[in-house]
Amino acid sequence: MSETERWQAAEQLALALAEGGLQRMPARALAVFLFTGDETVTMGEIADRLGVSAGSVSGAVKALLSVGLIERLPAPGSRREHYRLRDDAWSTLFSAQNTVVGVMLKAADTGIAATASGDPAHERLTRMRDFYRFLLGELPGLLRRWEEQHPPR
Amino acid sequence: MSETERWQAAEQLALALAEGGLQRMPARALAVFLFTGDETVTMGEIADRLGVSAGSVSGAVKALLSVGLIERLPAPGSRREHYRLRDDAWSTLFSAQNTVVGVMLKAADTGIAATASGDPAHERLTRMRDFYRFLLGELPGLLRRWEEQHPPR
DNA sequence: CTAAGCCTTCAGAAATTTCTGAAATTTCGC
DNA sequence: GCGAAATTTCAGAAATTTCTGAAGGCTTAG
Repeated sequence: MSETERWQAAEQLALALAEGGLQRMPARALAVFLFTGDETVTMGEIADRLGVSAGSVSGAVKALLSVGLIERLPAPGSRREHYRLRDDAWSTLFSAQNTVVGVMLKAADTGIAATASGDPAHERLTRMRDFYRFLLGELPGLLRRWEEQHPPR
Repeated sequence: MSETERWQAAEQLALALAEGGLQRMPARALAVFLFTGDETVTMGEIADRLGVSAGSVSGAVKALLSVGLIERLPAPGSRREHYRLRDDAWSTLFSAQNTVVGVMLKAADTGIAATASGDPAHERLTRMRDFYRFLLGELPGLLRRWEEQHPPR
């Protein structure tokens, strides 16, 4: 279990995160937050680890903050800002990815309004709407069950 | 409810689909499959509707076929191939988007194997694995409930 | 108050993705 | 079989996304 192996696994995870919709640099940064042996991380450490510019890290951290995957810690008297992965990061990420569900539902409604009943398109769009309506109804319960089974520490 | 409105709604939906991970051209093509007033569509009709090259349509249709969102119909004596949206397109699309869940789970396991217990990273990765394990367990039941409520015609 | 270090911003470079156009291939009616 | 029409393929063009590097602003220690 070498350090090399550890960071290979980290980069591999970054690729999976990128598949899942995150942009490349935020994904790689998130992997650092996961795999670091420290409790918190600074921007400088991320830049060193990934071998990328400070500007890239700034943008990536900003993106991760905005979706609630990481949090800035009350500064412990240091000049550098410290960040860490949030406990609820995974359910947050899952929810963010399902924001699309709401958009799809709305798009379906618009389409239904723009077609006459009897038009094949009207039926297709109705079926689509029903599916996303169903999903939107199920997802909150899903996340609630998760939190019940695994309460934050 | 003009034709213009209808196809504006279609392009709007294509954007939502692109947000959801589909590539631009397959997304636009899928919107045509949804919004067309006919039961089936040919590649030529898609190309005309979208004003794009036959090559682009060929690639897009191939992509939609490979993920199971549309199907080729037994040729009704025409020279052109006819395609249509599949009944189970939406649950298929949802499943495809959740393929990532399995990849994430595997990545987490790799990371756990590459870190020692006691290492903060080990704990984070374990929590991550638990979440995706939970999701992977819940998704099949979710789709089963959908199919029970809305059996294919 | 000053200086040093950290972070942000943004214009431009680089890399990647996406689309087209035309040639090659396949298919189907005749 | 033959020929016309449709489809596939793929190299290169175009567009988009992503990263860097440097300048400027902000914060904190002294």
